[in-house]
Amino acid sequence: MSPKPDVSEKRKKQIINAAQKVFSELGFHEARMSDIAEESGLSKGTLYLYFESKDEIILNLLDKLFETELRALRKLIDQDASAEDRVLQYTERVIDDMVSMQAWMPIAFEFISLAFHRETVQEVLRSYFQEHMKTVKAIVAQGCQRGEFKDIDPEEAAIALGAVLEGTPLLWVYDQKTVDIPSHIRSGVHLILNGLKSGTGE
Amino acid sequence: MSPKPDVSEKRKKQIINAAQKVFSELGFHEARMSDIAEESGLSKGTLYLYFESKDEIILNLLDKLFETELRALRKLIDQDASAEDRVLQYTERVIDDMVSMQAWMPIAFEFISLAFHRETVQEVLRSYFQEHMKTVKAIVAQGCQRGEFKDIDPEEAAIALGAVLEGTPLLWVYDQKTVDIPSHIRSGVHLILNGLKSGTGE
DNA sequence: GATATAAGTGACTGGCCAGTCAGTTATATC
DNA sequence: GATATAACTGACTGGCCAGTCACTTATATC
Repeated sequence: MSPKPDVSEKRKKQIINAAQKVFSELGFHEARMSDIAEESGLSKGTLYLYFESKDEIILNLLDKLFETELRALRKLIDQDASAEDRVLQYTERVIDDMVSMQAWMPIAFEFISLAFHRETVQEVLRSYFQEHMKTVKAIVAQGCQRGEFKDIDPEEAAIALGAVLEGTPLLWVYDQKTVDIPSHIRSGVHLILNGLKSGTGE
Repeated sequence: MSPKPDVSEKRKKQIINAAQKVFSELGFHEARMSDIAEESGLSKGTLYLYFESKDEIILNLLDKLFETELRALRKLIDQDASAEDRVLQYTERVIDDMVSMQAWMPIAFEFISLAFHRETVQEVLRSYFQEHMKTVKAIVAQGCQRGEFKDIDPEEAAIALGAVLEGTPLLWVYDQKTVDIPSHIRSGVHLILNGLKSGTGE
């Protein structure tokens, strides 16, 4: 029976969106609460009505970032395409994510370096990684069973694929002119898939 | 004819070493100049006799970090082993570096996220990347010429290898229990090498 | 239009810390 | 041991900013 409609969900989104923009432009430390306030069209005091601290905003952003990414990847296991095709589909999903989140890149890497110093952040990254691993391992294991791939530890293959998927954007940070995330992820994954198909298991 | 011997080189090293330890424990923002002073056994004022600012210390550290790594990698091109062997040798060098610099990991990733916001840092990363690329591209190109590898763009192959070499430590940050940097780099590189040798170009 | 209360505000404060500098100590040279 | 000067010190300051709170505004309900 409150005399006003609840706007808290709306405000939270509003603040997180502003924070996303400000953080990716300035980084976490350079970004000021007043910047987020301005960007969101609210006052600094109002930010504190919806979030306890700057840290809480960061953590919320992290959740949102990985939640979006994981949701997109969760619908892949039970198709009955070949293992190779499914790896390629998975790859395209990841590429799509990365392209649409190019603006998030600075934030993503900032989180990674935060992970060394904050248990909570470490946790989020680990569960993200493990969900990836679970998916890819399952696909590779199936490929091995069906004789599509040579007999290799699926975990090793999944880590190699993960390294290409995550390592290519990292190289892009090193040199944005030379590295093109989509095409270089594709060629890297192709090489690994070739490696998985050919020869004998060492 | 100075009445005292010049200790500035010694002091600079002393300070950089202390900074390395402090930064990797606390990260750049949490680390205080007073922490570095204490760790180095000098006073805060003395730090400013040898470095203009905290930033200058960070930049010096960055230089030292990549300089060490690059020096180890510069002696590889003119051997006449097979391209595959040379890639494997190169891989082992990188692994050695990474193992001996495990403690630097947090700093390395902190630099990477700094790169988005500081031109100078970006520069250092780019030249590091390009030196890597030059070496690996040359090896791959030679392998292609000799018919050891299938005909593929050496740049693509070099980026794929770089992605595995840099991406594996990144996954290690995500989940230090699951990922073992040396063995997973090795298996990733093997997969790519297999991919390079087998089949036809696509 | 009176009341109640949710929503919002922004000047202010308390703590922190990079960087300074007036003063101290150490030692080479005579 | 007197002098000169390089090396060093650490209490202090000025600026910055996360977070606060006394106050204002908006609006639902009667």
